[in-house]
Amino acid sequence: MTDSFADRLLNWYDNHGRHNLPWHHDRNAYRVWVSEIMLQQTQVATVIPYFEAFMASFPDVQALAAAPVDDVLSHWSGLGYYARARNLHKAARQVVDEHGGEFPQDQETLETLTGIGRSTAAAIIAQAFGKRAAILDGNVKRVLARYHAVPGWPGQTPVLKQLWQHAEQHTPDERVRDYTQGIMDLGAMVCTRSKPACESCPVNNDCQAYARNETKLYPGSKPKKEKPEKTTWMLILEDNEGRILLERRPPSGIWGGLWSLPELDPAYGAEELQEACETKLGLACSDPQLIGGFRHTFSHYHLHIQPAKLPVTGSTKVADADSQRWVHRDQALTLGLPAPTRTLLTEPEQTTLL
DNA sequence: TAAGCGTGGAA
DNA sequence: TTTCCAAGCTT
Repeated sequence: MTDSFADRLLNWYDNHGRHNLPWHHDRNAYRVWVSEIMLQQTQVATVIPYFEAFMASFPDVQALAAAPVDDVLSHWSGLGYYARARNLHKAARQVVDEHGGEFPQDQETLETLTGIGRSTAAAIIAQAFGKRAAILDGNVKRVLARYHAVPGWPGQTPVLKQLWQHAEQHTPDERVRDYTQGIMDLGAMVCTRSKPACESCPVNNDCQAYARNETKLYPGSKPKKEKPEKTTWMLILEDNEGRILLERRPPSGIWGGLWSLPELDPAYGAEELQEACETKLGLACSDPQLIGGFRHTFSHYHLHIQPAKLPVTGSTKVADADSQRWVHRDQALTLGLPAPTRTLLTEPEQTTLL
């Protein structure tokens, strides 16, 4: 017996789905893979320009594997979750070195590639190879949680397990590529987070949440937690040639592996900043000029960023190295920079940020 | 098992 | 202005 859910979904997809996204053209495993990684926790509209630029620079897995990781990170600048870029680069080398430049076509081997988990592996199998595999992204979770009235927050393991079971159950043997795209499109275009268009849904007839008029209850919401407040100094250290010091951040943690303005512990206080630059960075600076500040919110905490501009008076004891560079502003912007650093380097400084 | 990891759109 | 959360994965 065929699953009518899949049949109705496919029919809807043919008439209303998205058929012209950039990664739908010249479809191959590499392009599908890159798009899937970029789309993790990131909306389609945000990804499109990044995908186009990335493909222009790294047209195939060999080009990506051969590129310096800094080039990959600079293409990721502003996209967020930068571990995705480092993992992408590492996985490209895995494909070239361990798989002869060809993507594995089975779920288990795909998941050995860094950054590819269960859902991404399934998406590649379905979209690139047209073979049966069940995906479970945010869209599918929402559709299935409503359709089956699955209670609870999908972040909880038992809830997630149930959703995977439903996902497996509905995935058809034929037209998996279209089904996979279709159920994501349904979640993105009809079964939306707020105000779903249930009247135009192809499966509203037996949607449990719709029947109970309780779409709002599904999927269950994440338990909210208080976000801690943190504070940091971000230093604009400018030498007499108008160059700015950038530091490479540690490979793990926030903005891992990216270049950013140097940070100092807020415990130093504004009046101690000058001395801290001397002791911590070996730089002779004049009085710090505080240029406002702003709050940057992350998933798990709020960060108060206090920018301070300090003209460097003496010679720069910091040597050019892999971890520290003096660069002009426009040069800096070609490096991989996190959003706040980009903001501080592109906003006119008379602009009050706070 | 749960926390950590970014950014921007939407409400 | 604040909160939620989007084509999740790693540790």
